[in-house]
Amino acid sequence: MTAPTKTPENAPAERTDLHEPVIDWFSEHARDLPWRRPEAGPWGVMVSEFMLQQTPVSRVLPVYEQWLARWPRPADLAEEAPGEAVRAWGRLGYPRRALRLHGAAVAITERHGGDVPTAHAQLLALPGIGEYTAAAVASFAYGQRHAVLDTNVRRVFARAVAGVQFPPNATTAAERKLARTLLPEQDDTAARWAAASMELGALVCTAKNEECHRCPIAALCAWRLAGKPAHDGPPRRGQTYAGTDRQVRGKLLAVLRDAVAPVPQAALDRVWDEPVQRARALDGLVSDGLVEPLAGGLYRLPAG
DNA sequence: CATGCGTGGTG
DNA sequence: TCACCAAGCAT
Repeated sequence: MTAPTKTPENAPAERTDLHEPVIDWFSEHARDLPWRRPEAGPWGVMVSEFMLQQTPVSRVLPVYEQWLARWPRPADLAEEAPGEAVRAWGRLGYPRRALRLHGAAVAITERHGGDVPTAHAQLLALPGIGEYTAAAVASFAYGQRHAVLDTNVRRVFARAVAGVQFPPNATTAAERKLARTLLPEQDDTAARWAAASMELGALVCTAKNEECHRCPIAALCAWRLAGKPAHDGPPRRGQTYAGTDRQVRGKLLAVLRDAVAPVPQAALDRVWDEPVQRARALDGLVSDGLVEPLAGGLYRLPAG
């Protein structure tokens, strides 16, 4: 019996007490989501992670089902025009994700024989996959041991361990270190822990209206024990939308998504009356590769 | 490291 | 009503 090594900033023993209650809670309360079913496979997990970046589960569900039915393997998506991915993305938002998912499917087909890679570094090298998504796919699809630090997990850790209401705006080195410290030793337990702590943040330890009475670690939660002090420090950056280029881009792209044939400039001009901003938004879509300009002032979703 | 990037539900 | 929120990434 060798006790785990401890450094001064390392975990007190009770931190590992979080694992069992959270994992047991997860076993009881986990949502039955399609990408958690065995038949989803690594590709299903990866598609879901792209769609879930900044988008709620309820809106992802129907698009996910259609996507997997149409493109059951990466190679199926890879041989499509990228514009078809953008069209199928529908109104999920942040349509550059659709382009990146298509690009990732192409890269998987070319570099990995059509199979979603298992190595974190190879996942990270794919377009649209950052630190979080690489860890999530490696953990959820392949059962590997990674710190999976999304906004839910960060909030759970901020409250339960750090004793504050919200995590910092940007992920800090201290958060990463804490997440690694809290990771169970066994691969399968670590993967279970990652999913469980995320689900706890999504269902119980939510940003607003948290439900501590349903929380399996309420008795250990540093934030609750401290009397749930309000967030101090600068307010978290709010998203502005009305009147921004993002809104204009959304309107322009909606026209192109719904069009079967190339669309004349005049049809796009109708979605926004301010010409300078409208032109800037359209230029941005073109430079992002979301829109393809054709001769004669026609526009369409990218063909290739 | 701060910004830009969609969309729709909700209190 | 409208600000806030929802499994981030790239630059």
